[in-house]
Amino acid sequence: MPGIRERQTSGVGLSAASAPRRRKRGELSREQIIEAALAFIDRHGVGELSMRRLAAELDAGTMTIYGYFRDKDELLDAVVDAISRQAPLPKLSGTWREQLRQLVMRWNANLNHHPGIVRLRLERPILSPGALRITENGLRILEDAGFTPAEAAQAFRTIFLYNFGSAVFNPPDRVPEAQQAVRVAAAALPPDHYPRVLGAVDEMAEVMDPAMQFERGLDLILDGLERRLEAKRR
Amino acid sequence: MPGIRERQTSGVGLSAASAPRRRKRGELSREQIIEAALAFIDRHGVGELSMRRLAAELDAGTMTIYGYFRDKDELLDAVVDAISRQAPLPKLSGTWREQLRQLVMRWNANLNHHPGIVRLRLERPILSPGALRITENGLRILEDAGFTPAEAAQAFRTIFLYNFGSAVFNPPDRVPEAQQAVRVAAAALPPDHYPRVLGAVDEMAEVMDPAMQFERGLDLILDGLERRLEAKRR
DNA sequence: ACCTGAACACCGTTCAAGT
DNA sequence: ACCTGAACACCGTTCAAGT
Repeated sequence: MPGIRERQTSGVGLSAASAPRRRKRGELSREQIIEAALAFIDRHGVGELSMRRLAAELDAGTMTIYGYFRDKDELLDAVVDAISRQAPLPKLSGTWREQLRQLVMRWNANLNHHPGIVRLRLERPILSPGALRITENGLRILEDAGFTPAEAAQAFRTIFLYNFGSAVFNPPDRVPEAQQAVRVAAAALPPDHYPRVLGAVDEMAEVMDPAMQFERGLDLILDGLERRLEAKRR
Repeated sequence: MPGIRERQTSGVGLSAASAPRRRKRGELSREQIIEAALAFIDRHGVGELSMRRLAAELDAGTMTIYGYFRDKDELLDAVVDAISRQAPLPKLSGTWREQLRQLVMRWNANLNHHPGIVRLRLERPILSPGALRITENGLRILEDAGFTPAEAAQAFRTIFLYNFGSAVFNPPDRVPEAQQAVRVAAAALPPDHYPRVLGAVDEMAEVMDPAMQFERGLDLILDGLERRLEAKRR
């Protein structure tokens, strides 16, 4: 396991107050801890975060964090919520299709801005007010376009799952490795039984790059919605 | 952390040979270890699996496993590959749409048959021969329908991401909890700013159930493909 | 009140030794 | 050869004590 070998010698201490050696009281807050956790994750990756290391980063005793969060899960929930809240809603304009496209593209870019963080919250549904702002706008666009609330909820959930699936399985870093893995896997295949895979190795590799894939897949889903609207009108 | 409190007292020992106390040599194999890991995961959940516990289950010393797998990652890779290999390919019949539908529905059912296991393999792409059998068939159906190899690869990747997104974020157990979480989150929302969410709480809750959601979302993507084929013909 | 060291019950993995 | 106990460097969290 490679990574940080900087023993908790010095203690980095964010942009916090100038506490002399050991902080006294009220020096910390949930916000400060969340901010430190986000900074740590962006710097070292999500797998390296531990309560002990985070506390050391804050120049505090490990158990101090437990005064602000019940356990590590609660802390991670708060971190993910903070990210959703950070996402600015784009100004939406144009047809329903253009508006939905803008909303989802921005959402996806925001998820990819913190690689790996979405893997923290696979277990429980993501339903913080910050995340639901995006849902609210998605439902509005779809209902205004002519879909019923039930159809809108179903379509938005499909887009949600595609979006989060992309963020989880298509991390924006390490694209070359993923593309190389496709070529290696193809080369190891018994040639007779995989003609289409072997005939489309380059295309499969290209599509491992989220910059190439996400928008095009979204357009496919939007085409499906378009078709349904046309069927409604007819 | 709740879970298994059965100290490594007795050691269960699969359908293995009748080694007396301590096994001598060649008694174990990669296959036996994978089988034991799968059985353990299905029984206790994926979060409870540790090298120490798995070894105890096999009535072996912890380090014995390291004679067969370089580390835990390599073991988990092998477990996920074993599942892909288990998935029987359905006999495909009907139109391209019906065939693709059958293929993907079976694939999704297979993923959901081992809840949580797909979370083990988020990091590296899933490209074992077992998994690529499904890709091969998907590409064949799409190309026979009239799509180019590039279009087929792109469409199949979209379906892949939707499918794995569903398996990761929509686990088939604990549906009632997820639906309850939707209602709780909605109830906590400031009412003025979330009119569409609050007007569609039941619809949003329903769509948290993969049995309701997956097939309908797949149909939406298939509608998108249908629309593109029509545009090609025109 | 607010903070924290020591301790408990775990991890994965290296190493050197057992048979 | 094949297996494994002891040890190392970690975890999250409980508890009882420090100021």
